[in-house]
Amino acid sequence: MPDSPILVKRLVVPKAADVLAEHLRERILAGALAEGSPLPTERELGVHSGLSRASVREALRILESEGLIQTRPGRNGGASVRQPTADSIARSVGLFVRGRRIRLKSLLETREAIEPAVARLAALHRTDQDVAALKSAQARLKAAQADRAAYLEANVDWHLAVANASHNEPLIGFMTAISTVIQSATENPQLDSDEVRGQTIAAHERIQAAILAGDSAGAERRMARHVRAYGDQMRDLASGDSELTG
Amino acid sequence: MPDSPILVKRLVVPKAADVLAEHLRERILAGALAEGSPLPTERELGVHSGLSRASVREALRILESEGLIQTRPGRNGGASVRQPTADSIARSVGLFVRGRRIRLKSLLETREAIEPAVARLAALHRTDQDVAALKSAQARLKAAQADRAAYLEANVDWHLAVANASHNEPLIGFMTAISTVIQSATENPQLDSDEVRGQTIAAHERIQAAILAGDSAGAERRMARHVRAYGDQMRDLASGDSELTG
DNA sequence: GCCATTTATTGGTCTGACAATATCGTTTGA
DNA sequence: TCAAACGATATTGTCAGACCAATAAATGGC
Repeated sequence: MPDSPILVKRLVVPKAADVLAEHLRERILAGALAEGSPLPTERELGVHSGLSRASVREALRILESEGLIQTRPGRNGGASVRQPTADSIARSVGLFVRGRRIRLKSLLETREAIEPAVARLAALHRTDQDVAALKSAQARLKAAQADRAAYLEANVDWHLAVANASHNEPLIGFMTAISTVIQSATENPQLDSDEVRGQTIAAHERIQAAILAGDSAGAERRMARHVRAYGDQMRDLASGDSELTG
Repeated sequence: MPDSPILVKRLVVPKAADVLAEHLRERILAGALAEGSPLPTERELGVHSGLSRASVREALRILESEGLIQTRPGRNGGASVRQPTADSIARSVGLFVRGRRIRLKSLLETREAIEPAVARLAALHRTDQDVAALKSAQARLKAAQADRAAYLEANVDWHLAVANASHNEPLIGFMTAISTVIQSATENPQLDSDEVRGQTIAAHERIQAAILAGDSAGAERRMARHVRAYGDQMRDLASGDSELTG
């Protein structure tokens, strides 16, 4: 048989687990499987797909790490469908930030780029529920001035309440991601003196008032000022160079 | 033995694969394993960890789907370390968008919220290389007006070139994510008539000039106008309701 | 020295088994 | 009658071992 110079291009051989994962992923994302509905058992999947249980399990691990399924052991256990949440984005951004050694400086810049627009949308789209969540977080912030951990948590909650009030799901995901990471970076106790806390609470009040009033321009401007001021203080103290430790 | 009312809380039993994945993940993210460096073979990992090869493989599948390793078959194959990229974020955002049925309307809103700030940072931080990439994409955009696929690709490339010029990695990740998704949603041929294409090219020219000149305020303003105008056109045509099909 | 062939190493897959866990059904006792 | 205890059962979790497939390294002939 005379051999032609090139018969086929470099061909990829997909792994069995990847093929099955891809198949199930499409079915889940297409909505063919409703949230919470159970997948067949591992053995059934194996029989139907013609793969071994080991390969089926590898496929399920992939989908699980993508946040598309959840598995429970025991009778009536098995994999059930989950739709991805903002937390899935936050997790992947978290890996990105740690793996690439993103500087705190960059994250503050990211927040300064995004959050004013988020506040603007929050002023336009907030509901009564959103307002209640904002007020609750702000109240906890005020109450927790003594307790460092509770303070930081309430602070993140307030910022996420603003994000939620925007009713823009991708933005909620992005803000969840960077707020969580920035907060975990704020381990330096210098970074929240009583003075800073007072300023933060006052700034929140002003922003919140604008959101309540539906004043989108005001909310955007005040949020821009708030996150810029906060960033400036961190940049002064952390000398801009600090890296987020693993 | 007298039984106290509660001895232990509901305790979670971590899976072997999760524990191993967690361990390796920490080592990778902490930088103990440099990019490209090989992990031990599956069999070695099994011996050292005391787990079976099946469990080791499940752990590796998890890390692989997180973008932290890559595996190759054959002699001298095996898993090697990868640091996550913007694409990892894009993938997880893609799942989020499809799974949660995010409307095109929301994605346009997200872009309108983020990209002006990205353009502002690009004007502040662009390098000569960034400028060259911008010009190249814009040239391809002009040249490809006849070829629909090439046009859309060049368009995304230009927007990503702007994002890259910001030199803010999280923003690059976010923009990669939403640009890709929005482009794939732009299947409706109505959405890029010759007129729209002309307007797009002209807008890019203006934005690019501002970025070149280091005019951050101008770049931000012009980008805001561009993405808003583009969004308005899509909203008109798509009647705001369209969902990104799986 | 170069090229074809063989060999070794490594991931990819399968099979079958047993352990751990959670639910269901039944029995038993008050 | 009801509820608590207990055993049966379904399902994931884990393991051990084998063989296949792909790839790179070692070998040998010219």
